[in-house]
Amino acid sequence: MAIEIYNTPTKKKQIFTPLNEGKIGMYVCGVTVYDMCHIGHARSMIIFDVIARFLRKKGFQLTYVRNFTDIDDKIINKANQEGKPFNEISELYIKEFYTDMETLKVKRADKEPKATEHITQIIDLVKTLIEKGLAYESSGSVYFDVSKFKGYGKLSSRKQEDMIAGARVDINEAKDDPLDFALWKISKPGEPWWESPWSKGRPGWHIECSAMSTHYLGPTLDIHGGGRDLIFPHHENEIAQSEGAYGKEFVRNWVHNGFVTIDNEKMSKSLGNFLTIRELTKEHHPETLRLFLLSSHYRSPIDFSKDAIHTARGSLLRFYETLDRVASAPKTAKEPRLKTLLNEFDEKFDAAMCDDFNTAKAIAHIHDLTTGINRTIDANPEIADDDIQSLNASISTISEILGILEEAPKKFIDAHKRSGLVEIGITDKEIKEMIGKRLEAKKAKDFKKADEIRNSLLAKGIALKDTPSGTVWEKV
RNA sequence: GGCGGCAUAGCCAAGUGGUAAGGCGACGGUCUGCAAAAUCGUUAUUCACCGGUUCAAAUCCGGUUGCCGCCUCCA
Repeated sequence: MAIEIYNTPTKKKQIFTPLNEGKIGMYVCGVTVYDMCHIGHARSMIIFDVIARFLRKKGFQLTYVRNFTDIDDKIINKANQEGKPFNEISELYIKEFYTDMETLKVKRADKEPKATEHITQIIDLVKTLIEKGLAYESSGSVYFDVSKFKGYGKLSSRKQEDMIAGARVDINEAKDDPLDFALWKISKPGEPWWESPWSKGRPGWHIECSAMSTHYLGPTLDIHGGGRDLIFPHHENEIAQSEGAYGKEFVRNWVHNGFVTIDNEKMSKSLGNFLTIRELTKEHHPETLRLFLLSSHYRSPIDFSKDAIHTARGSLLRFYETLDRVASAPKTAKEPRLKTLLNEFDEKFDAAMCDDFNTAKAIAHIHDLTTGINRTIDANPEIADDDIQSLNASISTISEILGILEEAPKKFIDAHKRSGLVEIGITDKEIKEMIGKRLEAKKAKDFKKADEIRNSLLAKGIALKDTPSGTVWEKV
């Protein structure tokens, strides 16, 4: 099935065809490493992780490049505040980034270039832009002359006149025009610097992405991604730089993800609702976070709340419980009973992913599959070996693409049960004893006592379930 | 002030021309000592509002209202 992807400048879904058949070059704007990553970063990283996984699964030879901005005003500020060299800050947060990504099961990109390691390419690109008359040097800094690039604004659907009318751009005397942006910044005393033809200085923010993407993927990228907020000015400026320098279409398909809000408010440090990945992964299973973030379409905004995460956890548990039912079903059926269901699922799941990476729809199909399996087992618990194999194949596709359902069902269910027992102030052993006492009461037909025991546990957040194979408990 | 996006049930959320996916919640049935889980059924004659195009509109066009984002660092 053909893959359709929404393209930001055309505002339409279009059939995706890479420049070179079978090969895809994808560049995603990574993070500026000056602080811990938050749930918004998690969303972006997970979405592009899923896109990369899916494209590979579809058989494309993908080269995925995701950069680190490791030199920047914010990094310098932080370094000054803490009295440390800037690279100590950037290195620390790169390390923390990797820790978080590993927890979230976000795979590494093929190339993860850092701006500071590509100063040569950056300087070459700036030189080219000056030679072409698209950039000018002023007081040791170099600026891109926006008026010389006719396509400026095509990504973000803005006209240059409108932007000037906006007049909320800062006034910098070195610039010819407020819309012009820095390619190279002369360094102030005490700031880090690199030698260049213009000054001891450092690259502007936008230039690194143009320089590094071309270095690793060539002048035309099949896919370029990042958060919505990067559309303007960052990506608009990248287009100006790259198309200005190389005269070729820079990006065939722009992909931008929506924001995460918290209880319907934008995340910000001043509001104090800044949720770091580190805090979240302490409390929630990574698959719960992934499922939550993937349960809305990537372009839509998504609101983080206790309720929403609770729902995601419930869904995940439902999936695992069904898988566990299948695993513990007698393998005595002669004929496969899940085949049609699974074939249908495989097709629909693929179709959903091909449709602009519609993970929300894909997850709905997992729910349908779960219902179908439960229904089949309810009617008759026997399962054929063939069914197990087909199901495993479908589940491993889900795992490979979405990065969920990778755990052994029993293990996941048990871990879920045990999580939070400490806070409740009860041990596994104590619960088992209570269950034993209740069983005795039940045998003696003392249902009043049995119910008392069950209710007292429920009050603590432990629910009991009587199953054919005995009583089990779980955390509410 | 400029530009852009969004508005689907109690809540979350798919659906971009062919007659409203999925989840949570709620209610009723099966199962159970009773529950829980699972399952079955019910839960939007209707997609913010007003016009228009069309045989046909949640989907396209125009307008109104509301919310959000970007224009300064930002996933």
